[in-house]
Formats: sequence, C-alpha cells, structure tokens
Amino acid sequence: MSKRERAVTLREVAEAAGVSVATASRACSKPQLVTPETRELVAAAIDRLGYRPNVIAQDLKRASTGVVLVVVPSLSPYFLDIFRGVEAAAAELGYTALVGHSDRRGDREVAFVDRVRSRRADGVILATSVDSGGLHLGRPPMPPVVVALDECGAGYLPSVSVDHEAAAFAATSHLLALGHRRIAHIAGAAGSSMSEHRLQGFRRALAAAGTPLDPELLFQGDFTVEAGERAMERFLMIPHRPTAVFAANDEMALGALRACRRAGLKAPRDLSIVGFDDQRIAALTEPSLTTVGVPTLALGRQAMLQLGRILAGEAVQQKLVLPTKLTLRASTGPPPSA
Amino acid sequence: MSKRERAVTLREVAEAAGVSVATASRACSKPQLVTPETRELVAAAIDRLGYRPNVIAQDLKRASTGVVLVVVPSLSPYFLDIFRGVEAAAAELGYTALVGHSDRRGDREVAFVDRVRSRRADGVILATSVDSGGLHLGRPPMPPVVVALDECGAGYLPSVSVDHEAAAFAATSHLLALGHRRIAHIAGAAGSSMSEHRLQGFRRALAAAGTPLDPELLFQGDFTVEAGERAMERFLMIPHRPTAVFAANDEMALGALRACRRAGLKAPRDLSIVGFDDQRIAALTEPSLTTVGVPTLALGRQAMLQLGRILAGEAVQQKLVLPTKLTLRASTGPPPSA
DNA sequence: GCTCCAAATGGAAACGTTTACAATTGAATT
DNA sequence: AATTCAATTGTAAACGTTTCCATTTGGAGC
Repeated sequence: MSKRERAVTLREVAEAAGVSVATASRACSKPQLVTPETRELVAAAIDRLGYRPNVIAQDLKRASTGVVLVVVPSLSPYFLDIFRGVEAAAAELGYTALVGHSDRRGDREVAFVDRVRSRRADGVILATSVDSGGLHLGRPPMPPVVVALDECGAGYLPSVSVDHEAAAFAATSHLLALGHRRIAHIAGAAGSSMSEHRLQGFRRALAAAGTPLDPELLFQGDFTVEAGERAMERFLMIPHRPTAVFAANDEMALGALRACRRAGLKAPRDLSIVGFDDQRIAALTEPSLTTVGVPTLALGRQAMLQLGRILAGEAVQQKLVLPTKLTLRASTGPPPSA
Repeated sequence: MSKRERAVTLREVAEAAGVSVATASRACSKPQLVTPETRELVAAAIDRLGYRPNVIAQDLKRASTGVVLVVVPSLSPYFLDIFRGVEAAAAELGYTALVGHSDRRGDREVAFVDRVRSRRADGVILATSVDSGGLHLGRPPMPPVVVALDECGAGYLPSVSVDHEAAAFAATSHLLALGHRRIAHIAGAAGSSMSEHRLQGFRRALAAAGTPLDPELLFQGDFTVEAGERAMERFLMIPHRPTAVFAANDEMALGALRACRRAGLKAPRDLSIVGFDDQRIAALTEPSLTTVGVPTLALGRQAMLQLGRILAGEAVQQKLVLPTKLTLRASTGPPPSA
C-alpha cells in the first residue's frame, strides 16, 4: 500500500468550519438549504484544507455512479466514432462515458457487463457482436444494456442498428445497374449477425436481378485487410473472373484493392469494388472507395439516449433502425466489356 | 430513478446461509479462513440468490479501486498502442486500465486527474502533452500520475519517454548521408515539447553537417494530414525547392506524400520523405514510409510499471528513456541531381 | 406576549462491505 | 484435570457520504 497521507474528509472540513457534517454536506450539494454565511465558511474551509469529495462514498450512498461503459470489439476509428456519439449524448444527460475493448472475446464482454452488475457503472452499450460473443447475461434482472450497430438475435436486448440487409441490397443493386453480372462477395466474420445480414442483402439483390450466384464468388472473410487480399487473390485465379466485388467492410475492400494493384489491375477500369461502413480512409484511398455509409455518430447517440431512458425507468422501443447511405466514389464503374 | 429492484446484499446471503455477515464476507474473499462446509453453504446461498458483490462498497472500505486511467489526446491507433502496453502491464499487476481521451483540451485532462483525486481511480497515465495542456496539478500531495511519451517540462512528474531530439537527429542525418542538402521540416503542434525536441534534433543535425537552415524550409504544422499537405504545397512553390522533407510525424508525412503525388512528383525519385512514429499505416503507403519507430507498447508498459511502483509507495526513477529505431523503407533515396 | 411557522442546523442512521477484536470451540500439552 | 493454543465464528466499528428526523432559532400574525 501507498504511504500517501490520508485524504481530507468532510468531517474535518465541518470541524474547521465550525459546523456539523450534515451542514457541510449540504453546503456542497444543496447550497440553497444553507445561509450564505455558512456557505462561505464551508467554502473557505474546503479551500484551506484542499478537500475533494470522495466520489466512491457518494456513489455508495446514491447507489449510482453516473458512468456508462461502451464496449467495442476493437479500438479502431470506426468504433471510436460510435463512442464519440455516445459520449456527446452522455454529456447531455449528465453521464460520463468510458470505452472498453473486448478484443472480440466473449469473456471480456461479460467482464464489462459485470462492472454494471457490481455497481461500478450504471449501464453498458455493446458495439460488438453479441451473438457470436457468447455473452450469456444470466438470470434476470437484466442489466441495463443497449446493443449498438449489431442487434441482439435472441431479441432480449434493446438495440440501435442499421438495416444491413437493405444496405447490402442497395450496394449490390448499384453494381448490377452498372451492368455487372459476375459479382463476388467477401463476407464478414462468421457468426456475426451483421455479416449474415449483409450476405443476405447481396443474395437477394442477385436473385431480384435474376442473376445466379456462383459459389466460387463467395469468400468467407473476417473483416481484416488481409482477408480482403486473400479473397481477391482467390477471385483472380478463377478462369471466368468477377468484374465486381462487394466487400462486407471497407478494410476488406481495401485489401482487395491492394491485391488488384499488385496483380496489375486498375479499379474501376478492370474491376469495380464496393465497401461497407464508409470509414474515414475510404475517401482517401487511390481510387477512393464507393461504400455504404453507416451513421456511426448517430448510432452512438441514439444508443445512449435509449440507455438513458432505461436508466430513468422508462420503457423503450426494442429495435431502432437508422438509415444508411450509399456513397458513390471512384472505385466503381461499368464492367470492362461494356 | 429506475424501478429496478434492489440488489441482493451480503446480509441476505448470510441470512440465507445461516451464518454471520462477517463469515459470508470471509467465505468470499478469504476462503482459507472458513471451513469447507461453511464455504459450501455460502456459495450455495450466493448462487441461489444471484448475489454480486457491490464493488463500490468494497472500494470504499479498501480505499482503492484497482483502476488506472490512461489519458490520450486522441483515440488514434498510435495512442491506442500505448494503451495496449499499459493494459497488458496493468493486468499483470492486478489493475484494470481504462482509456479516456482529452481531445487535447486541458480541462478534460484535469477532469481525468480529478477522478483519482476523488478516489474513482487509483492513478493516471498521461499520454498527452502536459506542458501545453495547462494541466495545473494544484497543491500537493501530488496524485499518482506518470507521463508517457512526452515528458513533464516542469519536471515534477515522473515520465517514460523517448529521446525525440536524438531520434530527429538520426532521421535528419540519414537524409544528409544520402546526399541531401536542402532539407525541409514540418514541425508538430506548437507548444508541445515533443515537437520542440524533434525540431531541435533536426537543427542540430544540419548544424553538425555545416548546412545552414533556410527559414523558408520550416513549416509550423499540427500533426494532421492536412498540415502535411499544406506544408508540401508551400515547399513546392519555393524556386529552389527542397529535395527532402522530414515531418514530425507520419500523418504529416502522409499529407506531404499526397501533395507530391498531386503535383506529379514521385517519391523517392523526385523527393525523399521521412516521418516519425512508425504508425501501422507507414508500412502500407505507396511508397512505404521511412520513419522513426517509437516503441509504443513498451512505453505504455513501462509507464504502468512506474505507476505500479508509485502506488506501492516505492520510489521511482524520475525519467525513463526508451530507445527509438530509424526504419528505412521506400520513401527515401539520393537526391535527383545525384 | 403568545402561538405558529419556516428556515437553518445538528444528531444519527443509513449505504454494503471489510476487519479488529472478542467469544467459542475442541484438541493438544502439561 | 487444568492450561494453552489454533481454528472458526460472531459482534460491532469502521470507510465517507447523504438524508431523515428532531431541534433550535427568529420573525410574523394574533
């Protein structure tokens, strides 16, 4: 233990000011209940002794901490945008937001939710794949948790998300409209419901256009740049190779782009590429990336507002869905044959 | 307030198990002090009632939280690497690390340090520019704070950093050795001691080589990609333009690179560029970036170890300096005339 | 001058733990 | 059989606040 000297308590302040502890407490937190003179007295004592309230004691008494935890799978700019959205809304509601990253490990997710169970935080926002995470929330009562971005497959947790399926449908339709017929898909991490919805949207768009899906044009990725590279390398070895690729996120689209360049192919001349997420980097690549924009800030903001309602004991809408926006940039164009 | 039902307390567990609160407490935290039978009894009751200890109460009693806060200026991958270093060491020492970002705002830094003053955290690691931040730590006793990456100019806080000046000297010397004589520098944010040390190293290298510094070749940046672009645009307008540029971080080097490409210049053929930090992206740019590697993980790790010592009441070495490493990649070469 | 009331204050009980101390056991030592 | 001791448990006092309740005070209204 530290040999740091004991901190100043409210008792000592009260003594120094010549008032009772109760009055000192009131002077701090409910100034209107105390005469201006006593207020002055206490303020002077606080200043003189360098008193800081012990928030842990306050939290224990008040049975709440004013802290919400935002759990993200990785500390990447994308998720941090969601966090920023949460943070802004949290500030408005008088909460403090802190980030924690789960590294996509279920046990770490549970550890964060446990912080709520053990009263170290008031609520949790999970911007992570709940279903894959093995997050078992155990017996009721359900802790105040809101899922952001993804949704809770089991349906027992409120969520704020986007319609991944519809967005993927739109992205694929864009490629079809440009004239592409052989379109490949690089799927996201297996077991993530986000990945599955995006894949379904892709499938539905092809079906709607009457274009059969060649199983060779489907690659099981995991959201990393490397997966994108491997996928594209595979696609390029197919005799009748695809003229367009729809990746389930920007990172994989980037990997695909890089593999193309290495193979001497230029997008969009030889091949069109579409990403998903509209991460900052998507606008900066060469060529810039056509991608599906996800309203990360709004997602975080709404998740926090939902959580706020839950914490206030209000009822909340179980599923909130925010709109996406297909952003056309330089990586897509008509197929080479056209 | 929430209409959530009151949580199960240790008292209820004790009653259910037919033992005293003290025994129940011991069964949880000091199992060796209790007979196996009682242990069983308590465990069963805990399970039956779904008891979770109230950590806030524990913290209050123990007068410590086991939490350390890592304050970073921005949630960028670079700082998150430092965080990861802290996190790993924290886990070894039995602490939990949480990130907070200050947005380079002094008041936010102070707010985080205040969290330890008000006992919500045991210590703080500041991976941020202390001197510019207006962080006034007020009267003693000094809270347990360690500065990482930067150092505390005023010298009243222990720090773990690298020798920015020597690293900048090495980077500049590399360019000189390649034959460059007109070398420009894009400086970091004004008021950051890191920026100043890097600038000094640059100056000293030129001086050591007997090369005078043209004031036109010095640009005051702020660590952003945009600053790098603007700097390079300025440099390219100079009649006798530089053949090499040393940027105070990778982001600005990237901006410079991009401005070059737009101007139709190719690195390293027409111009050499050196960055600082060796962020992940440095290896992925086209061309890949020659840059000064900063041991971010080790920096975080050592900072946490220092903090651990302080919290244990041990004396610590005031300044710890870790080595950097110049990583040669594809963005540097001999000047065009050579 | 008396009552009544609001405002200001103090005393003390909470909040849910941990732990110092005391009390109770039963076995081992003499 | 008396003594000592370790092991196990219980009682109660903390930790630093907030807040309920009671008490004191000084006017205002009669």
